[in-house]
Amino acid sequence: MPELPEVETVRKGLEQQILGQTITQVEIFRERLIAPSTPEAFNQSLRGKTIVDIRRRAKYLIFHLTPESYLIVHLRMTGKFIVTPATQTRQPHDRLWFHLENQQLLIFSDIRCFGTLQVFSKLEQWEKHTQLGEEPLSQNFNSAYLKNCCLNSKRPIKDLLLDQNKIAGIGNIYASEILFDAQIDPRCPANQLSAPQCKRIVKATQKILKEAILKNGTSISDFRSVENKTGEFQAFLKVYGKTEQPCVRCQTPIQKITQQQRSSFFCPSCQH
DNA sequence: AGCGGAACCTGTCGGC
DNA sequence: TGCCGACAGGTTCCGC
Repeated sequence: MPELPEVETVRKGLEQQILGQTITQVEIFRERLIAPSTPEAFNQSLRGKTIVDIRRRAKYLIFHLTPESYLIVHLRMTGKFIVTPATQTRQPHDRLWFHLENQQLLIFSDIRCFGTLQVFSKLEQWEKHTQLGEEPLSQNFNSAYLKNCCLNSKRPIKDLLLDQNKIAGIGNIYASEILFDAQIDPRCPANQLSAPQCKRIVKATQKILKEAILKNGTSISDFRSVENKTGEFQAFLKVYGKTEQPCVRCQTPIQKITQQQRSSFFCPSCQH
């Protein structure tokens, strides 16, 4: 489900609703999501802690707590956060309930149970064992950096854009949209890209992700913000899911192919 | 290095 | 109507 713009949308929603709140108790209905921790240890590490900051790194949410610790959450495909009054009855996909001091409930709901939640006492502990590439909206992600990533790689550029160790935060929808905007064939081997092409990809990445954040993300099926609203960026998608629809640039039907076991959409005529 | 395949889960949709 | 396979915004591991 969520790529960088969706996670950022969730982050902003959480920031508005639960910043400054203290966790009084955690109920865990699906232990796998907190593995390798246990319900006892997880609860112990969060009870009595106050949420002082909520950040995003790539597709991860980082809850900064005091006394010092960090709750790191990845929503994977279908994870979502919901804030409700504590009187809420349990819903089928609720996997964790964080009881808050102000009688509200922070619910982690996840249909497919791929999401992960972990607590670290030091942020460096997490950073050390998670090798993440550059943030695509940071200054470090520029054409020189991308060109360097591409230099010795024959992988299709679409794969490389999805490689979180190189560029952290782009997912399957935005990879297709970015390459369409940059007019690059998703199958193009990375090491065949010219400097101007790399530059176009960087520009397109910044443009598409920023625009998607402004529109609160994309809701193809079930993405919802913390406020339970859908994103609006799906109205602006130009190729993702548009098989056989005419290209907005040249009218050629959009084509769907499979790369790395995932769907890619592109215009076979104006992406080279 | 890079590919294909499978696994982790659950739900939905289209075809027969 | 009902069953069955394909597919879904992500990541990781395994074998070749």
